[in-house]
Amino acid sequence: MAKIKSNRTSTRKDVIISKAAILFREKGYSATSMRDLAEHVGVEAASLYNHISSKAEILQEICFRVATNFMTHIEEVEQSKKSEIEKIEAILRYHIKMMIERYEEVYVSDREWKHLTDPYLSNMQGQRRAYRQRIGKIIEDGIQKGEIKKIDAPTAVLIMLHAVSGIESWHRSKRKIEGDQLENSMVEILVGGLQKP
Amino acid sequence: MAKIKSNRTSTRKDVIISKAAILFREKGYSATSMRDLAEHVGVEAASLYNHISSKAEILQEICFRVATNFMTHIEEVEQSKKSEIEKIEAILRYHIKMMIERYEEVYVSDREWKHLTDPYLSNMQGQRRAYRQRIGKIIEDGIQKGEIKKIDAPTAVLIMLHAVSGIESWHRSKRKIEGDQLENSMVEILVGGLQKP
DNA sequence: AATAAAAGCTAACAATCGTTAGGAGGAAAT
DNA sequence: ATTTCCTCCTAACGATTGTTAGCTTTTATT
Repeated sequence: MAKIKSNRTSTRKDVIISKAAILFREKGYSATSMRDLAEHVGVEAASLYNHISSKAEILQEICFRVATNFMTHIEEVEQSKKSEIEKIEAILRYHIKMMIERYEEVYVSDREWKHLTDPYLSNMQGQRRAYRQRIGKIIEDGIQKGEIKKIDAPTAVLIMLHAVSGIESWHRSKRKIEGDQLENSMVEILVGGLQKP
Repeated sequence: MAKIKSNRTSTRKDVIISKAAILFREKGYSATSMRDLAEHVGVEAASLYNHISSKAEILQEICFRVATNFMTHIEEVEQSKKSEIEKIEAILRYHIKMMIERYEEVYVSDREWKHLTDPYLSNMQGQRRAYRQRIGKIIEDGIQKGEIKKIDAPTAVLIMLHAVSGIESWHRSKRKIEGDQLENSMVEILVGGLQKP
């Protein structure tokens, strides 16, 4: 018998979920089988069901944990006394940090949420839309205050959020560049643009 | 009996592939079944195999058609007499146009290529890496000529390419903004940045 | 009108899927 | 020492997966 390792800080369920996040990222939710997951956890497939109620529940946990994190953070930023461009930069930096430090979950949450089923699917769609609109609002405020160029705010949001998900390639290639450096480069390019002034 | 419609320009195989692209985008490659696809084509699942040899082949066709398109285009751009920043802009505009006009294929090619199997998987990984490096080279040339800011070129490539895939949300939301406008906004933001000079 | 080729059908295959039932072994609580 | 709970196991279920075989029907060619 091979029990799932459990320290004080992480329950057996947490172990399953974090292993699942790795597999979901590598192969996608649908292409990952419960027997696959079980093997990586070191247990038979049926044993997983002592800790989770379904495969769908695992995806739900991953997606909503991440979504809650971002929602909490954007609220803090909104209530801070930063300028609008600083708020955008703070949000950007948070996304990059999350993508670097909690790569698996964040990536899965971003790419696999479509496989949620309905009460959760609608909820997630709503949260994502709301999140984008809140960033859009900050950008529009920034434009009105003259801090930010007169650009199409929803397009800017879309670029910001998707640019960050490119960190995936960074994770794969493991170039010499450090995480902090990556963060600064990304912020510089997105905030400052490519062209020399 | 319901035969697959075929005009002069598109074979039955093409019809299957383009329907498959729609489904692969909506639900992902793994979550799309051959019976699913058959239903949307208007035929029984087994009948598909008179036109294609496997599910995998469909994904291969989609991915390599798109990859070839981008490869051909970047070669044209490289050999043109544009400045480096203009080359980057041309590549960017091509990506945006492709993402708008041939959404399904391009999106699937970008997100589902991981499900290719091995001679094709390695080939695609190689092509993607080569493509990124060629863009990176243009950026580095641009930096050396003083046209482009001193930024980390691979990071800039990563941002460019992933920003474009954000057009997905544009497709879904169908905002009032037109394709041309979207293209211009994206180029302006990526080339010029958010911040007011 | 006869024939060949193309494209459809039904039925079925082996494999794999998520999940459940029922029981065994070990740890914690009594 | 006995009971209770937790975790794991084996075995199996019904459903679905991609695909093949064999036959029929439609379309194209002669």
